Order: sequence, then C-alpha cells, then structure tokens
Amino acid sequence: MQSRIPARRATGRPRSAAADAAILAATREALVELGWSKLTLVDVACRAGVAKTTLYRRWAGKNELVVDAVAELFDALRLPDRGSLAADVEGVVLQFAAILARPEARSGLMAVVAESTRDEALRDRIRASIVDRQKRLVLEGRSRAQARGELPAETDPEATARTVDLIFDVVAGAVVHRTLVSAEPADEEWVRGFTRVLLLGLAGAVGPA
Amino acid sequence: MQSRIPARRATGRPRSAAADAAILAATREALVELGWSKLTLVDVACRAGVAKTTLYRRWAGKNELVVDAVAELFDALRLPDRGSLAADVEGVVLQFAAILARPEARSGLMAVVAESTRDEALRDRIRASIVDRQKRLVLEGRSRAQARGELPAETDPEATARTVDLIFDVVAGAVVHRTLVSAEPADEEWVRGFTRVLLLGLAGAVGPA
Amino acid sequence: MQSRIPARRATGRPRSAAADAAILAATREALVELGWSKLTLVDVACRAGVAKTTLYRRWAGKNELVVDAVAELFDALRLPDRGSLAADVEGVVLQFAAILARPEARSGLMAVVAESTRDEALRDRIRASIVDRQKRLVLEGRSRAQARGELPAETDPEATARTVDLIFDVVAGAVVHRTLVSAEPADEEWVRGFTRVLLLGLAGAVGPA
Amino acid sequence: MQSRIPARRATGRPRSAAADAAILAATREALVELGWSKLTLVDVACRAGVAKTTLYRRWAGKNELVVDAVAELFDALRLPDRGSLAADVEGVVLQFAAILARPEARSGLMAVVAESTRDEALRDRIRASIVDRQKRLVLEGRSRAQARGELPAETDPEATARTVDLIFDVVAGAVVHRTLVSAEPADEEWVRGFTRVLLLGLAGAVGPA
DNA sequence: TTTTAACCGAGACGGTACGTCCGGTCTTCAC
DNA sequence: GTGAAGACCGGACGTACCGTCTCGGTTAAAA
Repeated sequence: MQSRIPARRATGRPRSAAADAAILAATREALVELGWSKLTLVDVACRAGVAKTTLYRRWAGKNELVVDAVAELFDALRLPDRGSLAADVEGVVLQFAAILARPEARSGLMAVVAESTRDEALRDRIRASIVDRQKRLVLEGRSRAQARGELPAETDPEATARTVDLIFDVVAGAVVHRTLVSAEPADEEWVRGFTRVLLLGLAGAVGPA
Repeated sequence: MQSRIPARRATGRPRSAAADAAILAATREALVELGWSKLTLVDVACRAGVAKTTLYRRWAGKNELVVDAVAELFDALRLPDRGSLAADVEGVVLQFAAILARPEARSGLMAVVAESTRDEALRDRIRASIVDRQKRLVLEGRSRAQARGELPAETDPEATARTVDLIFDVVAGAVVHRTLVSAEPADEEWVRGFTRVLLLGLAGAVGPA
Repeated sequence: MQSRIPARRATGRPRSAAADAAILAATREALVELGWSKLTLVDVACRAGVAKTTLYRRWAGKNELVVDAVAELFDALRLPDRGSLAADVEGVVLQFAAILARPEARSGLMAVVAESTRDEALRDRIRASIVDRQKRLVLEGRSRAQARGELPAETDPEATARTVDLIFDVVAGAVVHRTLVSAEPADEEWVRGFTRVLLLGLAGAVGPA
Repeated sequence: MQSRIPARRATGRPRSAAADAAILAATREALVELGWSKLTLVDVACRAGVAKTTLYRRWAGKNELVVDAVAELFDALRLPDRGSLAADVEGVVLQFAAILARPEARSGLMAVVAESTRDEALRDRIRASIVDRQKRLVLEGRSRAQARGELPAETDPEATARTVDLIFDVVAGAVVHRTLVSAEPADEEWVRGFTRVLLLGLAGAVGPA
C-alpha cells in the first residue's frame, strides 16, 4: 500500500514492514469483534503487538486506518467470464455480496463513508482506495459485453465515464442497500431478480419471466 | 413520533412534550455542525436547553436519538403525480437527493446504518422508522403506473412484496451511493440517466436516446 | 421533637406523626448499612415507606435529618449513683462508649460535626440537640460529688459553667478520640485508667496505683 | 509523602513530582473554600492544573487524597522546651489548637474520621499518617518531664505505650472536642485550665489556684 | 355534609459529580 | 532514528443523587 504519512527518512532504524500487515489484520479482527464505534486504537495496537505510538506514526487516525484495512477486502473481487453479460453481472454481484456479509466490511465500510461526509481528505482516500479501484470491474464487463454484441459500442469517452459511474452506483448501491439497510441477504434469487431489472428495466423485468 | 420507552404511567409529573421536539431539532443542528462522531449528548442537551438526564430518560443512546432525528427528515418525501412513471420516479428521486444533500442526513444516516450492523434492535428501529415507512412511495408509484397501464398488474402479494423491496433497494441504493460514496451530486441529468436505466434496462438505456 | 420547618398551619390535613419516627429509624438503619456519605435521601424515603417530598417538607437536608436521628441515641445516657465520683464517671463513660460503638452513631456523629464546620445553623442544631442536652450528666455528677465532699463547692456561676464545659470536653473528647480516631475500644481497663487521670492528674495517675 | 500506589516500573514516562505537591495544595485550598462535602475531584484537578485522570492514578479517591493533604498540616507541630511539663503542654496544645482553627483542618480531619468508621484501610491510613506520627510529641514531652523529675520513670514498655496512648487521646480529644464540637476557641485561658486538670486532676484543679 | 386546604405518592425536571475510558501527545529508556 | 511503555491533558461517557416541580389522589378539620 502507499505510504500513509508523507515524509520518510532513509536513516535510523527502518520501520518494521511486518508491522503494517499485522496492524491492518488486527484492525479487521477488532472490527469483527467490536464494530467501528467500539474499536479503539489502543486495542488495535495491543492485538498487533505494537505500541500506540507506532500507529500514530503511520496513520493519521482511526478513519484512515479503517479505510486501508477495509480496502484490502475488495481487492479480492474478480470478474469471471461466464459467457453472457447477465451471468457475468450475477457472478460479480454475488462476490460483492459475500464480502459485504463479512462483519469487518459491513461496519467498517459504512462508518468511514459516514465520516467522509465531513472530511474531504477521507472522501478522496475512500474513492482512491475503494471506489475507483473497483470500477475496473464495470469497465471490463462492459468491454466483454460490447465484444459479444450485447451492448452497443460507445465512442465518446465522456459519455462512457458517465455510464460507467452510473452503472457502478446502481450495482454497488443496490447491493449495499439490500445488505446493510434492508438487512436482507443478497442471495442468488435476489441477485437474479436484480440482474433482470438491471438489464431489462422495470417493464421488462416484472413482465413475463 | 411513537413513545420510545413502552410503558407509561398516569402518575408522577408528565413528560414535557416540547422537550422531544427541541431535542430532535438540536440533534439535527449538532449533526450539521459536528457530524455524527463528534456529536455528543451533552452538547445536544445543552443546545436543547435540557438536562442530560432527560435525554437518557427518553432514548437509550446516541444511535437511537439520531435515528429518530433523521427519520423525521424523510417524512417530507411526497410522490408527485406527473403523468408518467418516468416523471414520477424522477420527481421523487430528486426529492430524495435533496434530502441526502443536507449534512444532517448525510452523516446521520450512514452512521446509524453502520452501527446497526452490530445492533439488532437498532436495525429494527431503522427499518421501522425509515425504510418501511418510505416504501409507501414505491407502492403508490407502482399502483399509479399499473393504473396507467405502464406496468402489468401483479396479483401474487408475495411477489409484489419482493418486487417492491427490490425496486426500493435499487432506487434508494443508487441515490445513496451516488451521493455519499461516489460523492457526486444526484442532479437532474444524473436522475434522467438513472431513470432511463431503471425503466429500460442497460441495453435499452445505452442505446438510442 | 421540635418542628423542623418553621411555619405550620392549623388547617388542612395534619402531618402524619408516625412518619417522623419511621424516617428517623430508617435514617439510623441506613447509617448502619451505608454510612453517612453513601446514605441517600431517596433510600431513606424508600425504607421509611414515604415519598422523597415528605422528607424535604420536614427537614432541610441530609445533615439536619442525621442530627435528629443521632441525637435520639444519646438521650439514653443515665448517670448511675454508684457512691463515688470515680465510680459515677466510670459508669457514664462506659455507657457513652457503648453508644459510640454503634455504627450509626460513629459515622453519623463525626460526619455532621465535620459538616458543621462550615454551617453555623447546623452547629447550633448539634449543640442544642446533642452537646448541651448531655451536659446535664456533668452537672449532676458534679453536684453529687460536692454533696459527698469529693469536690469543693463553687459559687461563681460563670466559673461553674467554665468548669462544666471543660470537663465535658475532656471526657467526651477523650472517649470520642479513643473510639473513632485511635479506633481502639474504650473498654473497662481503659476507662479505669482514664478516670484515674481525670481525677488525680498525670503525676498522680502514673505514680503508685 | 510515601508512594501511594506500591509498584513502580522503570519504563514509560515517569510521574511528575511537582504534580503531587500541587494537588495536595489545591486540595487544602478547596477544603478552605468549599469544605469536605462540596469538594470535588474535578475542582481539585482544575486548581492544580492537572487532569482528573492524574488524580485517580495516584489516589484511590477523595478520602485518601484528603488524608494526605491534612496530614501534612500536622507535621508542623513542634514541642518547645519551656522548662516545665505544664509549660510544654500548654505550648504544644496551643499549636494544635491553631492548626485546628484552620478551616482545611477542621472539615478535612473530621470528615475522613467519619468516613474511616466504615473503611478499614482508610482508618489505617489515618493512624499511620496522622495519629501515630504525632505521638512523638507525647513521648518526647514525657521523657523531658521524667528527666526533670516531674514524672516518675516507667520501665515496663507495655505500660508506657498504654500511658502514651491514653494521654494522647485525652489531649487531642479535648482540644478537638472544644474546637469542633463545642465550637469554642481553645484560647490561652482554656488551655491553662485544661493543663491544670490534666496535671492535677479534677480535685486539684478546681481547688485553690 | 360539604368544602377546602394541606397532605401524600410518584416521578420528570435541570443540575452536577462521579469514576472510567479513549484520543492524541509527551517523555523516557532500550535498541 | 525506531519502538515499547506509559504518564500526561482533555473531555465524553452513562449513572446516580440532589433539590425542585408538577401531577392526581387522599384525608381530616372547618364551614
């Protein structure tokens, strides 16, 4: 991951590289057991076998730490090639739902999003580490669908960006809302119904199966 | 709103009705200025001109208080009859986006959702006070569209419930994600694009305007 | 006991006489179990089967209540006629020590004395209810000793008052200090030694038995 | 004074030595202005320019803090050599009375004694820090008097301890009672009378001057 | 017999202190 | 210079009690 506090010195005892991983893992562990609001840096430091000072040297605070800890979770997402746009969407949405079913992702993600409403830098960090990083999935899926002829080609790069953003908001938003707000599982049945609406629209979806 | 602590006696000094409104208003005010994580009950009590104990007598904690304070915001949503399903959707989505543009809604809503991932009772409270309460909009819009012939009739009540839930997750999720995670405004242009996808599906939407 | 809150009306429902006794008894009971600093008026009211309001109607606060509750304890003191000044002193000192061995007297008495250092009215109440009330014992003992010829007669009333006050301070002070500060029992042996010093003085006491 | 929390490590930031003195001085200042029952630890911390947590790290509570703050007052007592037992007693009793005339001693001392009736550890702390510490005065005065031939020598160490304890209870008790309970000044006249009784006994004292 | 005024219980109210906890900073020693 | 340890200041937490107040209902003396 990128350096979190800008300046780095070349002299003196170098920072333990293992500490970074241990701290992020400890953060996720604490998120599972305690949730965001009861997670304390002293507890994370203790779990990671590290002094509180070490955390503050590497991250500016709890929010930044949790963003990094959560961001790693979403890097596991892969877009499988299942032969059709519908199948590809279903595949990646199920993976996304599986990640959001993990408690460290559930409480961590929403909490930092909530904090980011009042913190420009945190918002940027979330976009860079999580949101923009995963738009690759939409781009790749769209390319495949265009190659297969399931979607028309699009030449205007600005319009492309708008479309990708829109699709990402619809897909990610629906899964997050289903999982965290409605608090119902995004299981296979729901994913099928969602994909149908996404591809065919309301009229097409509620019509004949 | 409904009484928060169930049992009420007819004896003793009755609770001040004015205090409730003052406290919820103060909570929203503090959310605007401080955000959720820096909002403290002692500050809310001070702003409301009320003792801290009065808060604890009526709400179990910060989370429950914020849920009630935020829930009131969404009661202002109305479904305008603009003559077509697309126009109706655009109208209500713009209202929803306007509410989510207010800082008290932004940080408050996501924060309690994050907390609810580890608190069953809080999750129920959110569903009862916010989510289920606003599903009326989907139900009403769907009825109108069916009356207009824009959507086919649906007789199975269970399938109806599934469809309503799905649509709610897609609409609310997309707007929330656009507004809070992508942190871009859900302006008229975006709402038009979203409504197009919702009604026509991906293939229909990205095709000819 | 005297009325504690000055004004009384002659009309309307009269105050329950039983409540007074119940409250004072409950106060002593709470002193035994909790001590002065953890004694709360709510708890006293509850033990006495009375509302908190009732306490505040009759006493100005915790201090006044405890003074009245403790004062009753010392009214049981009697001066036995044992035939000699030494025997009389020993008898009454043992009674006094027995009262000070009771936990409600121990913590209650010292606490209100401590409070009285910053409360003129409370000091007066203590003197009236406890101190001056028990000086009768010194006066009576002195009269008997003079009648027996153990002590010379004293005609000057002012000098008499000074002497009585001094003896009272020496006797009461020594027993209180032994019991509460040194925290050793004022048993028969100690009382004999003390009486010997009181009657004969240091030189006489430490000399031949 | 001695370290209050036994174990100390050699690692970590050491405790500020200046804080101890500032806290004890602030405690005495607050005792003067507020008395024991209205003294709050948050106020003491504020006066001492110290965080509340620092107090709780070093003392278990209000009682222990006040004992230490008051104990320092009595360390100023000195036994002047005035040439006779009577003069020595008068001298030290006047000093003692002067200390008890200070408001921080008045309310502090009696309050902790009252609390100690329900707290074994506190009682021990008082004995160690205040009572036993000042018995040196009795011992020294007695030695001088014996050297002068005013008092007979005493060889049995157990009998000596009993006598010292008794004299201490009589002297300290009488002054405390005069000052705090009777609430009259222990001025020179009273001290002369008291010393006369102490040395000569009741019969000798009330007889010819 | 009816007033009627003071009583009583219950409990909410504005305050305030409690003792604990955490966030961030600092100071010290060891590596 | 890094890292561990832990004391430091500041301040919110949720609880408890204070003393006041507002109720509805009771009760005994005055009319």
